[in-house]
Amino acid sequence: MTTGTKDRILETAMELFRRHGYTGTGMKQIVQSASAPFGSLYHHFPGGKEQLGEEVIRRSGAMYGELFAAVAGPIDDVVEGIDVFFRGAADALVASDYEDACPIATVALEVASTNEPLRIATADVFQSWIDGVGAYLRRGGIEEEPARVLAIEILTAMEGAFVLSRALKSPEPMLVAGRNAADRVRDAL
Amino acid sequence: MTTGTKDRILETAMELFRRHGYTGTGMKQIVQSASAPFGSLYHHFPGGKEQLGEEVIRRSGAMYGELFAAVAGPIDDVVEGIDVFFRGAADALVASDYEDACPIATVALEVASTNEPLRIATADVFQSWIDGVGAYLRRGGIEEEPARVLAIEILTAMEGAFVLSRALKSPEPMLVAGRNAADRVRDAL
DNA sequence: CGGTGACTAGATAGATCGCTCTATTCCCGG
DNA sequence: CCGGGAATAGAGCGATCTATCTAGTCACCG
Repeated sequence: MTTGTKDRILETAMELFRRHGYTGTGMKQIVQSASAPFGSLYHHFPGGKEQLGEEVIRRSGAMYGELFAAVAGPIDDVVEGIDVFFRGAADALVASDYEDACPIATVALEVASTNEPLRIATADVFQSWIDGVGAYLRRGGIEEEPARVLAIEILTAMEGAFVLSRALKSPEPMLVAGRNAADRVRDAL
Repeated sequence: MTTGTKDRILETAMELFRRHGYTGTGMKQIVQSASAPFGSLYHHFPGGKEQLGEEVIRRSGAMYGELFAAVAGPIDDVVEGIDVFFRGAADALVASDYEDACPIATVALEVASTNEPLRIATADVFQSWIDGVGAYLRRGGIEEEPARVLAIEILTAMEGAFVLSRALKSPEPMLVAGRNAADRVRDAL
């Protein structure tokens, strides 16, 4: 039961990758921030930075998926559920000075054309999010195919809002995207 | 004379930054791809990588802004103009195997929390795009404030679609985002 | 008690990073 | 022709990158 160090490395790497990106984060920087010995890094991740990156991507994806389920899930009105989730994202952006954004977007763009295993990991995560949001929308009474397409619209709007809100240091894009998304869900009902 | 070395360096850097990001692109890699001598790089860009990055961001922003004006501008029906622009982006993605995407999105996310001068450059570019798209929408008869908000929605949808389409290697997010954007413009008329 | 594998610990290799330096070539007005 | 600034050319600096290596520590089991 000595998974403490590995978990601490993963948590720290998640945070650093989200803020500084994949190529912008060094292995030494990770172990230093995690207060972990360098040797432990390659003991737990013999596949090196790429293995660490892949585990971070998949773990971040699972966590954010669960966050959506926890926030929107209990809200039966799907329009309100989507609206609340976007508002929460906007609040988190402001509260963290625009660092607390999508955990994999930066990495996804960095590796899309340079590292196929990591690109596939990000694709799997996005697909799982599409499935999760789509399932939530079906619970609200939307048919399967419209729900799938609408889920893509919603995630697309949120990812783009992270880009603009972080660059502009303004919550407006996220709030505008949320209104757009909620309207689209309402129209689909 | 002809195409100067400085221009060639800028063009090459634009391409490499777009595909591999800011931290993922080396100075040696740039001069090698540009077939330029290393010394010329620091002659033309005494401010180093940061100055080069800022010039690339602003130049890319201007070029993409002009591209929008060239593609959508001649189309008087703003709904069709927006639709055509998204379809063009989807075609470009497929034709380039998902490399020909937003020229500054990757860099914008990378530097948002790490390099304030570059973050400001990306913010200026996004603001200029909001202004450009907003002006186009006003030409279609939409009032100033709704046009501004709608422009944010459109750009947000497009940026998010670049993220998902590149990761999933599918044009669907871009096509779905385009339909969403066109619908929103139609509703605003 | 001795052994065994998991884990910690960090020095270090080899490559690459951004950048500086000097030397050379080119262009052009005087 | 020549003088001189602009531009080209690339060797090389210190720092840092990812990854490997050996050595030491620890818990647990026969």
